[in-house]
Amino acid sequence: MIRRITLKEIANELNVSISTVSKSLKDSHEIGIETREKIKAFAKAHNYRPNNIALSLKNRKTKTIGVIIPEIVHHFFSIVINSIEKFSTESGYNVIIAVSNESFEKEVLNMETLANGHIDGIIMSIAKETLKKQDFHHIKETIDLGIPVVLFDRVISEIKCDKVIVNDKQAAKEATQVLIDDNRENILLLTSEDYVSVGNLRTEGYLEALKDNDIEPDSNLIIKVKDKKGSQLEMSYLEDELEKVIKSKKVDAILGVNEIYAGSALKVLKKNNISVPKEISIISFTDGVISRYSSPSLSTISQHGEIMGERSAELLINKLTGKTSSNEFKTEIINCSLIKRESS
Amino acid sequence: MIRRITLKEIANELNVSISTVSKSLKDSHEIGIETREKIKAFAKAHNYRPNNIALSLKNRKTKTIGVIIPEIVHHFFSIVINSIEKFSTESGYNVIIAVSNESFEKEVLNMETLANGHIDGIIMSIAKETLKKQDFHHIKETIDLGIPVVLFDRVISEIKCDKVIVNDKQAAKEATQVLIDDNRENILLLTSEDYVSVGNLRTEGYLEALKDNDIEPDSNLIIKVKDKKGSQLEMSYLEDELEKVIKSKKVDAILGVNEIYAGSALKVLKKNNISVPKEISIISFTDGVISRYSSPSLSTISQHGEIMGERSAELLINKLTGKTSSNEFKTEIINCSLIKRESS
DNA sequence: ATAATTAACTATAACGTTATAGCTATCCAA
DNA sequence: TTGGATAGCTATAACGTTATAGTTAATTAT
Repeated sequence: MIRRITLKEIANELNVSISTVSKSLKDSHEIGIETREKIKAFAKAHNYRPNNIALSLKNRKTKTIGVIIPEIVHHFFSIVINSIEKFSTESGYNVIIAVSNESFEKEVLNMETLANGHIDGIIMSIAKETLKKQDFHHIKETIDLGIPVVLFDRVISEIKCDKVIVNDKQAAKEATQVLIDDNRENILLLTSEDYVSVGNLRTEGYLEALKDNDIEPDSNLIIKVKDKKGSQLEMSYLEDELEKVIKSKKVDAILGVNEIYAGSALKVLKKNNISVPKEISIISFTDGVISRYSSPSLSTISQHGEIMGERSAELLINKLTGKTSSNEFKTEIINCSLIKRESS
Repeated sequence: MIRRITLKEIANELNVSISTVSKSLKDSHEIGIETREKIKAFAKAHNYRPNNIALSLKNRKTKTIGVIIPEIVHHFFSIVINSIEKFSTESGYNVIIAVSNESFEKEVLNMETLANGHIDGIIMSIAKETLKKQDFHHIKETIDLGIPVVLFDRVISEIKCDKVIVNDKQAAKEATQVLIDDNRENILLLTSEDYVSVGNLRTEGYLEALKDNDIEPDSNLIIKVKDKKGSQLEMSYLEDELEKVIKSKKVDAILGVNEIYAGSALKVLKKNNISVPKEISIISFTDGVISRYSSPSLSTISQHGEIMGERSAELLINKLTGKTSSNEFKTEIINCSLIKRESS
């Protein structure tokens, strides 16, 4: 085991001062060319690497970005992280991951740890429980400490910071319109509970499209999936409710706010021998792996996770490097796009 | 914006020395109870938090674990990360993520960055390109620096460190036997190229099962999927090859080394109106979201990513905390289990 | 010849901690 | 009444850097 060599050790070995070594390695003209070269050669031979922690302490920046997400085993979030990681690395930043697991408490804890620690800024998407509680003190405190925060996807207007969102409402409206244009007027909506900001926006878009086409919304055709911890229960709730509805009501299309919901719906329809898209056509949000490999494959609304991640990282890094002022905030809106597959 | 208060500032405010403040906050009996309480109250009121970077510098440990994985948008790896994150957080460690994207160069770069920086140890799964090149100098150098490394899933015997693997060969053998017991003897294997350690082991298991049952292996029934960067090409290669084989040869079962391969196979079979599992039954590795939501759902071999992540984190943290000696290495083997669904 | 300039280095402080050793009253024992 | 113990505090060094402000000795200008 070879411990990493320090400036001090090099200085001692070569009988010069630490300053001389430091300056030589920075190729400072204050140091004579001969000494400089000798020191550089020695450092190279001993594979000298500056100690980044010492640098972090000195410079008061860590070149690390913290990311807090509700879940990691999730197509959309993993795409976003991947993209954040990619962009950040290119700009010389590391990425540290924290998972809130949709829990308020864990999110607060994560923020605390990150904010005391090794990060310069935070990119996050808010946990469902936090949205429900409407308690955002931890985020505000972090911002007050001068740590820039960028919110993506699940955001709240109450917090002043950079944000990256998707035109959820518009996309849901357009998708609904596509279904209506296909002469389907009994459109069932599979959505999440009201406090989830994006689910809510998508519901609004759905309702607006109906209204524009003078279709009376039917509350029986809106299933708000209760989320229990442990998705098994969540899905069986969805399946039971859906089965009830399709047995009692005419349904000729389904709009799902995510692909898990749509995938589960597909199972229910198959079990009941309803053909997709002939009898019921489906469009869902989240362009993930389920949509591509299910059969029929699902038409989905892509939220362009890569772009979201990239923009979030860009906004944050611009703040960190002082490219943008620390008290002006932008909200970037990414346009969704509908990817047509077999289910519609 | 409120900057975080430091010991020095508290000391100045209360007209005591920095040492007194430090000791008071640690509740040292060297300091009189009155002073101590006063200081603690002041610190609390000003929301004092120790600067972790200063601590890292002092203690020469960062309480952070680096994880290098080939991909993040990948069910298995995201499960493992999730589990590493969970276990590490519980033990007071942060997790920093780096993605090699299956590239050797990026993996080396990632290692360099992590090893110079803010981490105490590394958990990694080796990139395909690295396996192909057989160049592991970066891993060895990191270990030589006294940074403990734990390898999981894709490992190599050449490196001396803790490892966590799955009994790939045995699992593939057993799955093959299940198919044979179902009177299917023309089993097609969808595997990766030889240099991928796990693919190779699974192929071996498949061949061994055939041998045990006196079935002559047929090289036409083994498709080694060429991986191109950009999985689109990779999949179309698989689909073309598979289509050729099923048209020219009798095939009554398929064993896939991962669920993407199996999912793609399912598409090909559907396109050719071959019923699953009646005409061809399928078993695949990787118990992910495709397997559950495809139809028919896929029987899969679960590699228990959560357990892998947990064990990896545990092994690493034991090294970091000195619970296990730094020159004795363990290889933990996780048993796969076959999850039977509709495809077999 | 002497002051001013410059080249080539070094010392010091600082980033925020903590551990070790050191200091100064006060108190008790002999 | 003096020396040792103790309580309660402080000074210092160290972790590994870098920036600022010195310090020499040699060189140049006048």
